[in-house]
This record gives sequence, C-alpha cells and structure tokens, in this order.
Amino acid sequence: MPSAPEPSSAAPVRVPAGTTALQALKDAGLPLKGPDGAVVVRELATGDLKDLAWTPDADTDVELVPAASAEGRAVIRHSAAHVLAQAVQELFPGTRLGIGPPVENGFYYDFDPERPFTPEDLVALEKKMTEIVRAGQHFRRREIDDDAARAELAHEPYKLELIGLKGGAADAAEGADVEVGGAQLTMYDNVDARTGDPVWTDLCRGPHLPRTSNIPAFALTRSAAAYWRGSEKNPQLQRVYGTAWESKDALKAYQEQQAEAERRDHRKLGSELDLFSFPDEIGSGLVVFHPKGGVVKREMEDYVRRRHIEEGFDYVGTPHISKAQLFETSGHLPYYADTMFPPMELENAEYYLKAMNCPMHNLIFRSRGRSYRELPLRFFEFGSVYRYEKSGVVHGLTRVRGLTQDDSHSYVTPEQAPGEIRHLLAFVLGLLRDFGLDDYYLELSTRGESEKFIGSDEEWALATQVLEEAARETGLELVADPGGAAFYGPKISVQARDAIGRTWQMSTIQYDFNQPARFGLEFSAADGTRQQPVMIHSAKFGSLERFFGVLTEHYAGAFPAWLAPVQVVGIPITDEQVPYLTDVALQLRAKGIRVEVDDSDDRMQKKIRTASKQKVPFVLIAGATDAEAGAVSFRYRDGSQRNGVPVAEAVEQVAAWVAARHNTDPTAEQAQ
RNA sequence: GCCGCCUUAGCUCAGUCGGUAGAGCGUCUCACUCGUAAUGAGAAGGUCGUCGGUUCGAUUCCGACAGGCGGCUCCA
Repeated sequence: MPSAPEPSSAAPVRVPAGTTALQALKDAGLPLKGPDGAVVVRELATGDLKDLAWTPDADTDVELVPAASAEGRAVIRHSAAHVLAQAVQELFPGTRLGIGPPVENGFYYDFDPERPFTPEDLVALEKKMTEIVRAGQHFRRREIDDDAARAELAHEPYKLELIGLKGGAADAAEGADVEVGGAQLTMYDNVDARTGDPVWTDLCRGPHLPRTSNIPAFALTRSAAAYWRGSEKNPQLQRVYGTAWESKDALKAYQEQQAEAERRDHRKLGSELDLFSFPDEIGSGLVVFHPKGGVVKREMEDYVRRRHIEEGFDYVGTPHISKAQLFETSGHLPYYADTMFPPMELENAEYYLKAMNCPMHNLIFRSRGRSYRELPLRFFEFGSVYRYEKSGVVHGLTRVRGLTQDDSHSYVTPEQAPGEIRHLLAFVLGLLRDFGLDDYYLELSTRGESEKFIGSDEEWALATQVLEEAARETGLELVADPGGAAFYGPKISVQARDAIGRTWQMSTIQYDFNQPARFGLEFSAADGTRQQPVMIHSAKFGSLERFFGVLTEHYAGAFPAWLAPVQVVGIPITDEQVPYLTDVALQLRAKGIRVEVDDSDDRMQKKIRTASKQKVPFVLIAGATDAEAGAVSFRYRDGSQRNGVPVAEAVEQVAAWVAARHNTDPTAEQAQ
C-alpha cells in the first residue's frame, strides 16, 4: 500500500463570514497545492467537509484537509468519478448515470450504456478524462429542491430513484449517500473555465475539488457489471473502476503494488512452481496437488496436527458424506441446501456430501456418556468438505468447491468457555506466527437483523460478551462486524496482513450454544445432574487450500526452507563432481532434507538460474577445488554465497536451519 | 447464478479479411565440461476447448455447452 506520510494536522483556521474557505487558508499561508495542500476543509463545529469555495454566513473555524489523507484522497477520487461520468456521457451520449463513489484505493461509477464498455472504450475514456482534467473546469455547488431536481434529472431514471430514497440513503446502496446523503439535495455543475458555461451536471452531495485540474493523478483500471443498488434482483449496470491519488508518485506506487500482487498470484506461481492444478476433467474449483505442492501441504498438515495434539486436541476422523437427517438436526440444511452439492439417492435415503464437520463431531461426543471430568473435550481433524460455490465465485485456491478444513470443536462447560476461547485465540495466533504471519487484527462478528439467526437474545448477548472479552485481552485491534455471524452464534476472526499489506481472513472461533441443544448433547456434572455443554468451533487456517494460496502469495513462492518443496539443489561445476555431490545429497537426505542434484547437461550457470527460478533456498555448488577440500559452496536465495564450507558443517547448517523453522531466508551473513 | 471478455504445442503468446498453423521457453538427442541467473546444433510435440450450424471448404463466421479471467451477488 503506498503510504504517503500523513501530514501533521494544521492548526484551526478562522474563516470570516462572507469569505471563502480558500481565501482564509491563503491568508493563513497554508499550502493549497501538492500532497500537503488543501483539497477541502473540515468545519470543526460539525465535522463536515466543505468545498474550498464554501463561504460561511458567520465566522467559522475549519481545518485543512490535505490531499494526502484518507479523506483528501476520497475527495480526489470522488471528483475523478465525476470526470469519468462526464467523459462517458460525452463519448457515449444517452448513457444513464448510476452512482459514483470513492472506494478503497480508487473510485467507480455505474452506468447504463447502450452496450457494455470494451477495453478500447476505457482507453478512449481515459483520454477524454485527461482532456477534461486539463480544461480545468470548476466544480460549482448548487442547492436544489426535490421537485426541481426531479425536473432537471427527468432523463436520469436512476438518479430519480435516488432522490426518492433521500434520507434513507444509507439503506439505498453502498455509496449512494455520496449522491443524496443530506436533507438538502445539491447539484454539482462542471463549468467551463473560460466561458463560465455549465458543461456537465451531476446530482451530488460533494464536496469536490475546486477544479478538475486539481486531480493530480488518475487511471482507469477495469470495467465490470454490477447490480443496481447491489441487489441481484435489479438490472445490471456497467461499472468502470479507476484509481486516483494525491501525486503521480503515489499513483505509481499503487500501480507497482498491483503489479507486485500480480507477480505473487498463487494461481500463476502454482503452475510455474508445479505445485497444483485444477484439471477441467475433475471440475471447477477442485484442486489436485502435484508432488511439490504435496510437500508443502504435508508439511503444513504435519505441523498443524502435531501442534493440535500438543494443545490437548484429540485427532478424529469422519466420512465425506452423510444422510440428510444429520444436517437437518444440525440446522444447516435449511440454510445452506443451495450451496451444498445436491443429494444422492440410495437405499431410500438421501446422502449429502458434507459441507461442515461439526455435526459428525457432535456424534462422536454423543457416542457414549460424557463426564464433566473429560471437559474440555477437543476434537480435531482435517475434514474434507464440499461446497457448491456459484460458478462466478470460484477463484484459485482461495475459493474452491472441495476443501480441507483444519477444523476443531471444543466441548466445554459454560464456565470453561471463556478460558477455552482464550486458549484457542493464543493457539491460533501462535500457529499463524509459526507460518510467518505475525501482523493481524481481530474482527467480532455479531448477530444481525436477519431471520437466519437462531437462539435467544440472552444467549447471543452472553456468547458475544465472552468472545469480546477474550478478544480484548489479546490487546490486538478489534473491529466490529455487525450481522456477520454464523446463524448459530457469534465469532471472532483473525485477519492477517501479508507481506505486501493485504489482509486475509484466517482463523475463526465461534461460540455455539445451538448445536449442543439440537443434538441433545449432555455430560454428567459433579453433582450428578445432566448438563448441556457449550461448543466452540475453531478453524486455524479455515481451509488448508486457501492458506496454501495465502502463504504462496505472502512468500511470493519463495517458501521458508522448512516448507520448501526442494530445500537444496546440488550443482556440479562439471560432470566430474556429480558423484561427489550425490554423496553430499545422501548425507543431507539422512537428515530428512529434500535435496536434488542437478545432473542435467545444462551449463552450471543455467543450473543456477533454474534453481533460482524454482526459488530453492539452498544451492550447493561443488567444483574440483571444493571436492578436493571436502567442501561445498553455498549460494543462497538472495544471491549471496559462502565458499569452501566443509561438507559436515554444510549439512549441519542446512539441517539446523530447517529444523528451526525459520521463516526468513537464509543468507551468507545469517549462516555465519 | 448474473454481465463482459477470453480459450491456438507442457507454459507464455503470434497468426489465418474462411483454403487444416508459427515463435520463445520447456522436453528429447548430440556436441561442449565450463566457478555463481540463459553454450550451440538438431528433433519431437497441435483433430486451434467441446458439440452443433452456415459454407464447396471452419481454427477463423454463428449458436449452445465446458473451463478460465474481471466484477456483482453470495460465503456455515
């Protein structure tokens, strides 16, 4: 993420009655250009952002909102969206306007055109936008009453609909409040810099930059369809996405980050590094792991299984399919039947591929009487689940139809629940750290208005409180996610930031008081009564496949040595050293190291290039000099080298580095 | 599921205004035996995603389907 330094917030400025904010800033000697320059001001009394042309009726204190700030960028992007819409209506007359808000890293504008936009159209639009920006049109605010707006916008059906929604705009559509957020409707006219004639107009709440030429840097990125007001029941509009920044440098930094994300794309690296594929013959969203991907997957599984057992989990196993009744009991089927694979009929019963493991774990719990002495009872497995994801959403390893959950369920007394949640949180954070993800925040997903949430208000309140307390104790940032809970209970999720600053939802911990009741789970308490346990779901990586994808992108395919499919490649200077290196390889293999000797008839430089492209952490080179000395020469992934290392020492170093599970790259310096 | 775009050799991509295709990398063979990111030469490899239509003739035009990409919607 390009991070321009946040400018220090300027001291308040008084705008005298009848003076423009711009003039007041000028008089105060504050910057009006560049990343630190004002794009709008904030009225201190109300917190509202105002155009620089704003002229208060009474003396008013404001502060400068610089271009290089979250709000400043939003204003730039919003203004850029207007320029886009103007360009569209110039090049494609008759195109109807939807909404055009700023979003994270950019903006979009929705249109109802005669025909969808092509990539060539985007090029032409960007050119037209550049012309409009160069022309330096003024954004002029104009208040308007509802009837006048309806008359003026008679040819814009979507805008008319927004006027009708005014006030309730928060529910209208995400982004709609930028058009009709306030009680007073306003129009923004773009007026010609020389003649003062309006050339384009849009219903808009504002605020905007003073002039189109104040947009420092922008680019259009893509076009795609989007449902009007976000509902699939509504017609689809054509959405054009763009990005805009406070400076050309910031735009460039953003574009470079996008390019870096593309280079790290796990789908691309997956085939380049021969890790996995999605054969058409099997079906969309169903992955096969190749031997090299299989190594990474197995290392992940082995480590995660070991850690679970160390943390008091019992490893269990359950089948991939079940009779329908099980998912009716659990309550999943009524909610998720359409995202489960359709049932198979046999022996007068319907069988479903399972989409979740918890019902089966509940049956293990219920397989015999349970005592309070057994609790917390923790079941864990790598459960294969299948979900019929809609065809448009399947995406690499991050959204598949067949996945492996590292799924566990803790059965506890209500009193034990807070302690167990703390235990699980500490465990999952530790696990993520072990894999090199050490920057995260937590999200608390709670019950929403929808009918889907089952259970009493009291139960939800209690469960939410227990989760929230445990989350707060970690000291991590906690973000609220109202309405984001599963139907049966609230959850904490861990959002991890990767090496290039993107966040991924990883682990989830869910407090479930519903399923124990539905399954009639009970245990004998100390006083001899039968009581109902609380069930706590937790997934550490969520899906092994998805975590594989995230790790691939986090490390850009250069996995830490302990996970790397091939940890060492031996490269002989000439064929003469092949037997010598083969012997070194045997010594490494005896230590459990995955090692290959490149005995192809490529030249040695080519072999180094090949090993580099395969992102092998240790390259061991041996020529006649090394062989005579009983040594090898290291070449590390960063290109650094250590020559003439005695074989025994080299083997020990590699083995120690792998055993330590370092997530950083070995280098000549670190190996000293 | 919806909208748009895409599908040519293992990979990345040219190309054919309708007359059955080409490069680079990779693979294989041969020569070379070389000290830290590409040695040279040669060869093999494609029913141009699948099915149907139009046509004397379809990889090319049209349609359906499958798969992929970008979004939307959804995400236990």
